[in-house]
Amino acid sequence: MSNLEIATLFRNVAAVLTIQNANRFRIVAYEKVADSIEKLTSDIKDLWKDGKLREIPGIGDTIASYIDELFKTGKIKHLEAIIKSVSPAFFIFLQIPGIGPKRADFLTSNLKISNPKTALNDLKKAIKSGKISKFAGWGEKSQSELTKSIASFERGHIKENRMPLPFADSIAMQVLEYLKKLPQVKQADVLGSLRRKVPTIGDIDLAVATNEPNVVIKAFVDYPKARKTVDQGEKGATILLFDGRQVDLRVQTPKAYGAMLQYFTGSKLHNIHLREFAIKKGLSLSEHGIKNITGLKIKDLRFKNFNDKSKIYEFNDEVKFYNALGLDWIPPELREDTGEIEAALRQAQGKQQGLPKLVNLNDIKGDLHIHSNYNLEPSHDLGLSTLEELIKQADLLHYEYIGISDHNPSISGHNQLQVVEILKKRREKLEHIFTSRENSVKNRVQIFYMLEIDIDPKGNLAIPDEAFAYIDAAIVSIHSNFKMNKTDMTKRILSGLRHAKAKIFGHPTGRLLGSREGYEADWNQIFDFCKKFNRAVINSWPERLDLPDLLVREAVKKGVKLFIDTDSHEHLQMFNMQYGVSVARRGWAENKDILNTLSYNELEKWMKI
DNA sequence: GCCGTTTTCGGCCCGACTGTTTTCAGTCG
Repeated sequence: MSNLEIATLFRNVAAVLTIQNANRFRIVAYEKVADSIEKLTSDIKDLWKDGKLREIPGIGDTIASYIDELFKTGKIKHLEAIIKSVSPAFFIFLQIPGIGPKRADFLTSNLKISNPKTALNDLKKAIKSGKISKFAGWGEKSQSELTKSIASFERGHIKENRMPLPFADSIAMQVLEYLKKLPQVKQADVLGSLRRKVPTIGDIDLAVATNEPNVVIKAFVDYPKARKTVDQGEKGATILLFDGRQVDLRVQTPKAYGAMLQYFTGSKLHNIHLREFAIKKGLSLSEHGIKNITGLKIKDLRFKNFNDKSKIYEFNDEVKFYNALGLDWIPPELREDTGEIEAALRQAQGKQQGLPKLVNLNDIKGDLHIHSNYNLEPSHDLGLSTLEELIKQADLLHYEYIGISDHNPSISGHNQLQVVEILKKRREKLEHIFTSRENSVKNRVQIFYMLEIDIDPKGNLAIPDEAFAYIDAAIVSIHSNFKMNKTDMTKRILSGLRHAKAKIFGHPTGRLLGSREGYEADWNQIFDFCKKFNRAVINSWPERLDLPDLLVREAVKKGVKLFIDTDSHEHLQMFNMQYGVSVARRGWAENKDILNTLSYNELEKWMKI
């Protein structure tokens, strides 16, 4: 079972428990664990194999034992019984927007609908025949809303339709630009998962600081690319764009905007944890500010004048909001409830193991995974840009160096001698171009002559030993036979990394967001090897963002060094560095963990270790 | 069912929006 399937199972259990009037905190526990599993960036089965289930927030003894049972026997007896206690149609209705557990139960029982295959049609018939209008609480509006929701569900709109981060980024920027043109908008920001730089985004969340919310909300629902208004109130609105993407807007006054930023950035689990943390101090948090619910003097916090019980204390910026709770400000990328609140507390108290000093885009001094258009008859796609274009772009980005890492010449088309000859020629040609550049001050970018080399299924590299004389270092990657078992794949990778010049493991898990799961490998072993022999990993191609953030965090914990490289095949793609940096930040990486924050001289030394 | 700067027991986030409500329940994020 996949992460999503397991999350759905727990969510369904929570729904059934809801109609059975179970302890509501038990229900919430199932919902929380579903959220938590859904958002994992590695396969829960791998975590189970590694004995790491209990590290997932929301998994305690009971649920860990359920998951153990699931992977050992294929099912969870106790939960299956719960699921079977309701009509199968119940779970169909649950997926309709606007229908929760109570209404789904009401409809299945009162209309006696049980067959999941015909459930939607049965429901539609019941509306048409006027059966539903006889029930108390089901007025005209409810019925017409239900009809619309069923239709939208049938068109597939309910389905999770997550988009890659850069894609969501560009949509959000357009809407923001539109809103910022309004004179009533004092400040406008992208929040939610987009601000936390989650690799795939569901809805786009925006917030605006304004003293005239009505004008802003009206303008928002009138956005030219909006197809329909889903929700609209005094505090915000939700629209659906023509491409089916949902955009949420929340408005707040400028003087209370800090609390809104905090609230709307999430994550949900971070916010719940933060509010629980606050409530133990007698404080209640919301998007409007902080309330002192007891009215007692708060002693151990930086802001001590919180005594008025009837007042909501407002914060114009987010830093003050966190500080008021006795915490240091937490960077959005860390807000996933994986220990960041505790770290912020330790830091505020001047203790060890505070928040990491996260790597910034400005700290990056070069990009080593770039494909040029030099044709060495490669096994995979050629780059589109010339060396000159790449250097110019690197200079624009204020880089000190770039690595030209074309794919190796294809094995099938060449014998070993030819491969050596091709690489020798490439080195000469690139060196010639590099040294004969216009001698202007601008052209100060240095070059590493590299290669991206396939690791074949047996673990061999795709160029002969003699050919390594013509490269400074290599990125080695998997481009074929992704479906090997974990043991063999791990051996293959380690074998590929064994060559002294194989310094970087490229797009390490092989995942393609939304289309291909990564291959299985023993990351403990790989990281240990990398640590011991000075090898490094990472990639920021938007559809890969690979290593995933959870693995980045493990690598960082183990002291493994990382590169953030773009795998650009065209000079403009070098801008994608920001997305790689965001993954590294979500993995708690600091400058010391990232090798391309080193200067050219330092990195050149590292290459030779 | 989870979890721990006060705790292994006894707590558990908070508000917006909607419909059909005269005060609230259900759903959502």
